[in-house]
Amino acid sequence: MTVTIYDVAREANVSMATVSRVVNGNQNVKPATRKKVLEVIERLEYRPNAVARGLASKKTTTVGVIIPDIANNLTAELTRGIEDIATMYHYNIILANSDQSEDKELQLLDTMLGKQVDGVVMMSNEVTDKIKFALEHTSVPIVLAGSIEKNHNIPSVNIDYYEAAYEAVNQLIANGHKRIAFVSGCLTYTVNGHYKLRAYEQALADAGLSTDSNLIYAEDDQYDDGLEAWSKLSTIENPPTAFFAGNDEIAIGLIHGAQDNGVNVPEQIEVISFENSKLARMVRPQLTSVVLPLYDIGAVAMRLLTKLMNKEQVEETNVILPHRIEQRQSIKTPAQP
Amino acid sequence: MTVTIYDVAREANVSMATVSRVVNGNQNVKPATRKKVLEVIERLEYRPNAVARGLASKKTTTVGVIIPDIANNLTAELTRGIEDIATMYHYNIILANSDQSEDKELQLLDTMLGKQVDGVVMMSNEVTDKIKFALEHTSVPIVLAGSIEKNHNIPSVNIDYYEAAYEAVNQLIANGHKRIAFVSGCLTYTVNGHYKLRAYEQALADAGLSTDSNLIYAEDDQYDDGLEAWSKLSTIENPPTAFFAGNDEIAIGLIHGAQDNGVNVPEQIEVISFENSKLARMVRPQLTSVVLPLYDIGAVAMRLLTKLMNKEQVEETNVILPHRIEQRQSIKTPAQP
DNA sequence: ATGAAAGCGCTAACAG
DNA sequence: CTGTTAGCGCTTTCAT
Repeated sequence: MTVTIYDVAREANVSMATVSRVVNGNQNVKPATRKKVLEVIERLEYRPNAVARGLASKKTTTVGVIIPDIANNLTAELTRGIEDIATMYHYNIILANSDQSEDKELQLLDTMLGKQVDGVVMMSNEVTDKIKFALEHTSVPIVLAGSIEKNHNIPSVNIDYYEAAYEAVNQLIANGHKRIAFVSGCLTYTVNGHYKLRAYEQALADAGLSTDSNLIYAEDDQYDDGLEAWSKLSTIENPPTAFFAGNDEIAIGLIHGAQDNGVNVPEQIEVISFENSKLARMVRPQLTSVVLPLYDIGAVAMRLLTKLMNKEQVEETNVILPHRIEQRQSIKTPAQP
Repeated sequence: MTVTIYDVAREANVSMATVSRVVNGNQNVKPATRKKVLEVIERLEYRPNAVARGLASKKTTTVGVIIPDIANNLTAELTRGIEDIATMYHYNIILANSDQSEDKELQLLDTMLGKQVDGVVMMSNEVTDKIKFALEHTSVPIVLAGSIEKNHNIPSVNIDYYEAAYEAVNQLIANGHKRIAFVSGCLTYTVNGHYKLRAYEQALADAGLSTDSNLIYAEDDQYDDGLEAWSKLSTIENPPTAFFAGNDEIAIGLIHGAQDNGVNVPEQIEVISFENSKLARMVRPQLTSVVLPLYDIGAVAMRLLTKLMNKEQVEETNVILPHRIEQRQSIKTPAQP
């Protein structure tokens, strides 16, 4: 009942090899033959079976995408970047959420490899040794998007989180703050939380400021955590006057926490964020934020993957995209020199 | 080099059929044999080739998911619901963005069917006749999630958009408003925009209010459009005192538009939204909004699809989930009776 | 330029 | 409970 390559071969009086050739755009077919075959294909509404093709050719033109949570702003943007480029190169993506669980990541990787994906792009906030080992022993290329494996043994696309965070904190320092809080999600579950924390500490140190563990809040990365962080941190002795937020939701939570208590931003406290999603403009004051180019990271990661799958030579497999800080109103305009 | 079922059969001194049986959990295998096979599988690190299995069994345990745009809040939530249930039933999903283009939808459907998906769930704000025709002539089941095909010939999961919108507008009317604006994305590109508009018009009519086309703004569905709608609508003669927003972003744009001009919400104008995403709580005042249970819609749609793929009997293929309105602060507390 | 034939790795009767 | 045997629908040499 389903029409196969054999059916069109018979109808067109050619061999299946020839049909295969025209379907795959092989040039070694006489135009007249091609035309005839094409007509039969049209008439019979023949649609090649990609599974059979995959078995025979050992290529599926599908790649696996493992991300923590598609319902999260960050990953949704990233995924869009991945998918757009995948489409451009005629790949489809199998998407799966890991919820940042090592077990799930491992298991997803396994089922995707079982499905013979031609490659995978993965986002993981914590590339454990186990994961790393698994990634290094696959038969198909893998690229990490927005995720770092310390030894740089796995292809990846990122920005310089450390440097970006350092600059962000510095801007707060430049505005005269001495008590700067760091609010982020749980470090191991947050996009490169460790880098941000290290940069934060170093920036303070370089400015001769001491790190106060009371100013570090790392629970979860939702809006409510920003709200919560505000209420915790604003009531301590010698409270912070500025906040470095790990992402936009937290930053907005912080701002609302302040405003709900009659504290003005940026007049009384200042907040800088690290994400610059569409949310950044959807608050008053709008967020000054490090821009994390998620879409681009996804797109570049996928592009890199196509090269790897294609066995092309790539000069640098650990790509660092440029970053910048979008200046808006949640911190005061930097003093002019 | 890649180890196949044949390799483990040889190593375990059994036939490939037996290996296949233990891999697939068939009970007709003597425990001792099973154990032996399992050991070899472990030792050889055998991983079944899902493509070969798919070709032989004509089942791929993957379903296609066609949505307008994964980077959009609404669809990301929906997709998470789909994916969770898919995982629960051991399906993987191939995800693709249509950007609400009929051509892309058609083409995606085609490539997914080519990849032999066992079913597809699709979200499309405008199920055109062409799409409808295509959906009705596939060999595998399809279910629409958060999308309606007028004749109800295609399985679907939704809420009663019309009724929900009617209630929302009515709440505005009950608060004494005579000039109520409707702000939504372009109707054909917005989730069930038509239903909202019709309900809006009917609610007004039922309250003896006339529809004023100047109060209807339907351009796009982003934050900026809310801002834009505010500046347009607030300057007309006899401006609206209340707004029915098609989604949360628009609602927030409207509120910010008002606040940026010194107009208080809900004291001076009231806004009701239709989505209730996490954004709804991330504004001041927080949004009163119809709750659109995207996650549930996705989950129920996928569950329905599993039944259909499984050829189970389902009593109702056009599922309507209950809806409600989450009362927050963007409109005044309804007068008590 | 075209065809014949051998798989790709697995499932699914059918025997036994 | 286990093995044999056909395919599933297509790509890919290798001939011609």
